[in-house]
Amino acid sequence: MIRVLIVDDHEVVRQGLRFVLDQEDGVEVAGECANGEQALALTRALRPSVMLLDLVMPGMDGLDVLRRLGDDRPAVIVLTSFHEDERILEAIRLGALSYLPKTTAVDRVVEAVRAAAHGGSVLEPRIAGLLVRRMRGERPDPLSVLTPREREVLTALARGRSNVEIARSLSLGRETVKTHVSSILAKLGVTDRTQAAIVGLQQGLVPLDEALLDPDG
Amino acid sequence: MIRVLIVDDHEVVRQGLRFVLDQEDGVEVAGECANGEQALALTRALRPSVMLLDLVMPGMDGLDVLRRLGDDRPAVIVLTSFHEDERILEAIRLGALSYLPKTTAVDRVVEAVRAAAHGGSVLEPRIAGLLVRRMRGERPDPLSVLTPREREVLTALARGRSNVEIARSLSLGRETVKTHVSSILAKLGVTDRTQAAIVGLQQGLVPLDEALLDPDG
DNA sequence: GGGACCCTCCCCCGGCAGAGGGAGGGGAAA
DNA sequence: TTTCCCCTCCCTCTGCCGGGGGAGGGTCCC
Repeated sequence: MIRVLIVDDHEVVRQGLRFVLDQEDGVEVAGECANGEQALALTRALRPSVMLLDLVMPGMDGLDVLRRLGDDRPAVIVLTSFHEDERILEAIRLGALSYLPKTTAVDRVVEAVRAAAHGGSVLEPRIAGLLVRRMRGERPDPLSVLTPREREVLTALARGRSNVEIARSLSLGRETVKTHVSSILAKLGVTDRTQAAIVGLQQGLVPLDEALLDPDG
Repeated sequence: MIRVLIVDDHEVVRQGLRFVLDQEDGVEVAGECANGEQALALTRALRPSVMLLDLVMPGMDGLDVLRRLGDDRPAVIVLTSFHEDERILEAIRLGALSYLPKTTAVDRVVEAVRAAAHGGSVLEPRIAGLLVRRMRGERPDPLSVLTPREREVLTALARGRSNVEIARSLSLGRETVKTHVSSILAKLGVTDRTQAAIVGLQQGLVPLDEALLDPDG
């Protein structure tokens, strides 16, 4: 009997998972909870064999839970709507067996639970590809091709600054900033500064909320 | 009998909602689907009285669905994990009765469905507060000063498109787009298109993940 | 020392961006 | 009807943006 612990702050999702898993033979939902602290406590108390873990939760999030699980841990399946590559890789690095977006078909979830019970992994093609590329040493992070200086310039760019403003704030010549911007555009494969700014924001170089604020503020 | 259509690209969520609603007296799930196109088709075919609508979906998203629903529309409850204020307000502006984060307790969802059948609203305190403050004019919605056309242009802007591309996609003259962009800059109090794009992204006009994706979004 | 890469700055040049002004048509409200 | 706003398009003009070169100085490594 595979005993599953569901950790998700969305009650709807918990209900859905419980509903689906309860219909499966050889699988039972041992418990569920809505935050990281409870997840650790319930793991100790219930000793589930599999944990379905949401990454995005208030307070202690999924990555924190993965960090604090002891050696005698359940097989962890990360199930979240969060798509940032770095978080996916971090979760896998921290011992997650499977990583499934919440858009996954329920059959795949069941499949992942059964696989996890035997130490197996179920990965979405995109994430599998990510791992393969990473294994090959390729960089999924588009920003990793940038030099430190270029990253600085892109940061300013993502804040909505003009070349002259960037030049002033970095104590550079206007021409120098132009050079950096040009190579940033080439490296990121975009056509103008606005698109580059969007990439910078997507990669979290600047929190979206702070994008237009003053650098000091 | 309240007939509900569930629109969500997450199968787990659909199952959860169906499970919960099927247990309620006087409520039945008329159908479910995973994208905006199907939502419109099923609305015509099934004539549900209530629609539970996810905002974030591939292809036509929830806001598009709201825009394209005819006058004879079901009561729409927006149920999503997306918290951007502007998208919330835009959804309400477009006729959504209730707006519930997916973290909502299932009882509240049921409550919202029953309320919606009578034209009532169930709002989270935070969102209610947002509406009240907005009503008081405390934090004027930066996008509310824009005309519909300008908002369309800003959306394209936030996707990183150039004036020519915007002109082509909206079937306009390049000059017209320039006019719109100029008034957008003036109204938003920013100096260039990149800053305008950032405002658009901050206000949730375009989900950050989709900002650089294909032309016909 | 030579190579590779980074950072810095320079030139020319085409082109889009953005400011400013003008103008016609249409719809809604006074 | 008049007025006002929105949408559409046109023109000029300034200037920044971005492409394509080139070039000197710095470090690090072979």
